[in-house]
Parts: sequence; structure tokens; C-alpha cells
Amino acid sequence: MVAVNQIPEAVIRRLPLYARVLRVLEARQETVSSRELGDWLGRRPAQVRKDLSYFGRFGKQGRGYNVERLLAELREILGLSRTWNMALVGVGRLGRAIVDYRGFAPEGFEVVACFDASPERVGKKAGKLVVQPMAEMGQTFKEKDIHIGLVAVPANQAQHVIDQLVAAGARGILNYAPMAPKVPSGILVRYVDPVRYLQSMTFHLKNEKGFGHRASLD
Amino acid sequence: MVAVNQIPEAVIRRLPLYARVLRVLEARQETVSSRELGDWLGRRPAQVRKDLSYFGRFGKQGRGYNVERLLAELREILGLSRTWNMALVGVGRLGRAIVDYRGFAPEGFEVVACFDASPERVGKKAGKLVVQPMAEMGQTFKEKDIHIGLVAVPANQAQHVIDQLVAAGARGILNYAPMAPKVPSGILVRYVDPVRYLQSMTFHLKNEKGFGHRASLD
DNA sequence: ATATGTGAATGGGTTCACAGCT
DNA sequence: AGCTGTGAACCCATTCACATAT
Repeated sequence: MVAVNQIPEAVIRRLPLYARVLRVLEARQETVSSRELGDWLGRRPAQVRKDLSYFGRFGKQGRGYNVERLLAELREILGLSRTWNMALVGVGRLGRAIVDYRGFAPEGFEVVACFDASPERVGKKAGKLVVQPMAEMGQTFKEKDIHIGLVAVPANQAQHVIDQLVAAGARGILNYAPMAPKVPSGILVRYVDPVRYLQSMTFHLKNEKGFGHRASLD
Repeated sequence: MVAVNQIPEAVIRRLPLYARVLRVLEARQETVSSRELGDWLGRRPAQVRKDLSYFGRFGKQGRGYNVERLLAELREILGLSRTWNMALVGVGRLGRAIVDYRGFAPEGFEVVACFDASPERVGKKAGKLVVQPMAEMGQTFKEKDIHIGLVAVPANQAQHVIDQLVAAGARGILNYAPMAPKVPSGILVRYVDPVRYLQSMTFHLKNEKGFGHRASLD
């Protein structure tokens, strides 16, 4: 157990994975050991224990962790015991797929507004939402208590859009554009970029061997 | 410069990012310094230089790196100077969005076959492709020289699908399902999981401070 | 003056190994 | 016996600092 600000970032990024496995286990068993949890993710038991120990002492020697309890703790730690409102910018093909994506809601994330710079798109529907002009962003962020922005515009527009999101009050940004924007420090950015994963994969595939390394979840 | 099998995985995962920035720079300048390249990605110049130095000596003291040359080298190193054929499993909403995704082709990745376990979907069209039954997977992988599988099925079916992909000959898997499958060692798996990124973001957003850390591309 | 390439130093993250609880 | 929690040891990755080249 340790001060919040000195928890390794690597640990924080694993917590959602633990939560995910626990969701599956919830239905079938009451307790889980660090070994079992680690097996699901290709991790060593010691790592699981140490990761969790940054936040508290959730286990019982000789028994393991109570699945339900641990899941609840993790959701609390990650800030998932509330709903997070998000705004999407860019309602092209990809944007539409994002609005329709069924994976957000069960985890407490909701797209509650969407914006596009193109006048032809403004006013049309995207899922249940009406596409708004960029100018309304600041206003809408306040009204709807939005803290996260999703960016699904072409790479060459992404920087400008992200600047606008930050100005509107976004503190976190999920960037689907294949580029690396500059943001003020304090703004969190994460990247969804399937091609990038493929490209680091082909390095290994190309060298017929070089295969020995663990297929872990990084 | 060093043997292929002892290049840090972390370095390999950054190479696609360098390539991406170089693509942008290509149009506007002939050379780039490690400082400038690093600035684009929120990295220190020394890291850029060391990363590249694992593969060769591409720079010139006093000048920097030739953009075009470096990009070509990286594409070669990553195995991107060829086309990679991929197969999609799961032609639901998400699967359809993946087939339609415009980001793969320009980088040399192509979805050349798609499969679904549901008989109602088999035989129907998905983009330009006809949805095939799972049983044809092995055959098609050989015929079409497929090495990468994309998984877009519900979490509870993903393990089974991935087993089938591996049996069919897939050596790399891009998993859109929110779960962590077990695979034989030697098979590469990468995860596209927007929710996971959101969940590690909310940890920081929740603790109003804890913001100091760099918004880098990990 | 400017910028690379790299050995050495530092820092962060993972794993070991064991005391201690059930 | 089985399993956690954790300091210490280890290993991998990043950064520094400087010799070297243009």
C-alpha cells in the first residue's frame, strides 16, 4: 500500500485486465489465487500479488482473493463506479462505427454528443444523437458534464480537433487517428491504432524465428 | 547494431510510430534530427538515436537523418515492403466495420477472406467478400497465403475462434474481443480494446491530480 | 556549431524468496 | 499444505554524457 502518485503506470494499465478476467470468473467461482489470475493473462503470480498490494491487502493467505470483493475494489480504484460521458468528433465511417459500438455502455462509458466540422453532416443523425457543429463544443461539454473526447477524423485534421477538445474542457482523449498530437501536459491521450499493432507484429512474423517471447497483453 | 533476437520489444513497438511521423515529414523536409523526431512523439532524442542504432547507422553527424531513406529502412525492417493478407472472423457490426476500415490498405494490409459461425451469415456479402463457413478456414489460409487473423466475435466465443485460427495456420492474431486468450507460444497476439484504454485513463481522471505524467504513445 | 552513435549510469518494473497467516 | 504480502535482487529500458563526424 503506497501513495497514489507513486504507483507505476504499468500497474495501472494492468488493472482493467484483472477486472476483465474477474468478470468471467465471477459467475463460476468464489475465490481466485494469484497463480490462476496470472495464468489467464500470461503473468507471474508474484506480479499479480504485487500489483494488487499497491492498493490494499485484498487476499487471504491460504485461500486467495474473493472474486466479487476484488472486482468491486478494482472498479472503485479505476473510477468505474460512475458513468463517464464522452463526446465524439468526426462522424464519418469510423465515427459512425464508434457511436454504434456496443462495448462502451456495459462498462459505464457513454457517447452523449457528437460533432463534425462538415456542414453537410451537422444536423443529421448518428445513432440516437444529432451531429452538432464544432462551435457548440464548449457549451455542450459543460451542459452534459463531458470529460472525455473521442477523435475519429483524418490524421491531418486531428491536431486541430484535439486542440478544440482541450479548449472545450476534455481531460482525456481517445485518439483513433493514426498520428501523435501535441497536447498540454495534464491531458491524457490514449491511442487506438490497429495498424500500429499489426506493424510491430510483422517485424516478428517476417523473421521466421524470434518467436520465443510471451504473447502477453501489452 | 545488434542481433535481431536481442532487440528490445519496446523498441520494435516504437518503430511504427517513427515511420508514421516520417510519412508526414516526407512531404516537407529532407532531413530530420533525433530531437525533432522525438518531439513529435514525446520522446527524448537519445532514445530515438538508440532505437535506430539497433538496426544500423542511418544518420549523419551534424545533419541528422535523411527522411526518405530512414522511412524506407524502417519499412524494410518492419516487413512492410510486402502485402500481408488477413482473415476476419466474426461478421457482426464490429466485423463489418473492420472489413470497411480504410486504414489497412495504405499500409499494405488487406482483409482477403471472412468467416462466421452463424449459418445465416454465411454466403452473404461483407464489403467485397463473401462470408465463408468456419470449416473452410484451413483451406482458404493456404490458398490465399494468409498469416494474420482478425477476431471480432463476442468474448465468450473468442477462445474457440482463436484456437481454430491457430489450427488453420495463423501466426499473428489481432484480437478485438475484450478477453485474454491462451495461445501456444510462438503465436503473436495484439489487442484492440478501446475500453481498456479508457479504464486506465479514468484512474487518473478520478484523482484530479496525478496528472504530471507525459502523454506518450504507449 | 550541430548532431550522431554508444558505453556507462540511472531508473523503473519484474521476479525471487521467504516470513507469516489460514 | 496452500497462499498472500513484500523487501531485496535482478533485469530491462531510458537517459546521460561524450567521443566523433560534418
